[in-house]
Amino acid sequence: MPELPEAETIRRQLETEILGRGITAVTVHRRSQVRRHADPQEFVGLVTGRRIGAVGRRGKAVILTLDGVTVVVHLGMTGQLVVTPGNAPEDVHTRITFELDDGRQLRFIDQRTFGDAAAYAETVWQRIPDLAKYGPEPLSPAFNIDYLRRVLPRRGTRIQMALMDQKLVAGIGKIYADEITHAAGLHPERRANTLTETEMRRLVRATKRILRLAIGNGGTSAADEKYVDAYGRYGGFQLLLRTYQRTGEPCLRCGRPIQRMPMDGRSAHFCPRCQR
DNA sequence: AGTTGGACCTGACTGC
DNA sequence: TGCAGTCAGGTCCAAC
Repeated sequence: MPELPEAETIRRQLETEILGRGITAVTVHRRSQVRRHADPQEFVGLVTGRRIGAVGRRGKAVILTLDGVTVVVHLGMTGQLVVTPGNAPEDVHTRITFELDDGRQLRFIDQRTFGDAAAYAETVWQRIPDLAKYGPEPLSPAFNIDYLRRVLPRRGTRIQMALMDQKLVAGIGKIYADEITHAAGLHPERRANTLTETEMRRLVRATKRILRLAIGNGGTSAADEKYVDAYGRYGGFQLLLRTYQRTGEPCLRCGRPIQRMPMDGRSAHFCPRCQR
């Protein structure tokens, strides 16, 4: 499932591959995936004929800045953004096709259809409702201990849930919430407002370290959710996971079996010894 | 304002 | 072999 490291990997690759290219035609194969537009043709009209001036990212969203228009792509659970030759066989889950002026295509593929794309006649991110609601980027200086000192006391929720709250910090989902709490030595059920100064510091450091490491390894392609990058290739961070989907396997720090616990209809993986 | 739980969606897997 | 049930999780929305 694409989270910040997967979105960032895709962003970097798209920047290399399609920056400066013109979009000559757009086809929406499934209207529900441009659901912020009442009519899919509005999306098509806003995007067609424009040039890709920048490829950005905010949280888990990949952002194409065109001349005068911003395209925000949420990958959801199974979303992919893949650059292909124009004549490459089409995946049955292809939802939107962008034809480029060099004959290639940018394809938005999404098996489970939780993802979506939206186009706005606006290039200032702060004015785009989709993006304005996000908390700070975890890898930016704004995500620091002073920030946590300010926001965590108001949060009685579990730290695992707080990490996944996009309004608190942008870009973290299940995989990295599991990995970050383990790296920080924090039990996933710890209430956010009970963290000590030392623990907040550990959390900031663990967050940045894990996300950087995951980006460096091209993101995570888990056993069931096969994330692929803009070239259709798997990531490599699944080989370095320490808790996520490792139930019963030994903690790589202390050897105790990793446990899985239900949490808000989902599950959290953690080491009962290393995480308090 | 913060928190919780349900709904959405599809394919793989499990158990009878 | 067939099929119903369960699980996976990002995001939105309603309700408290």
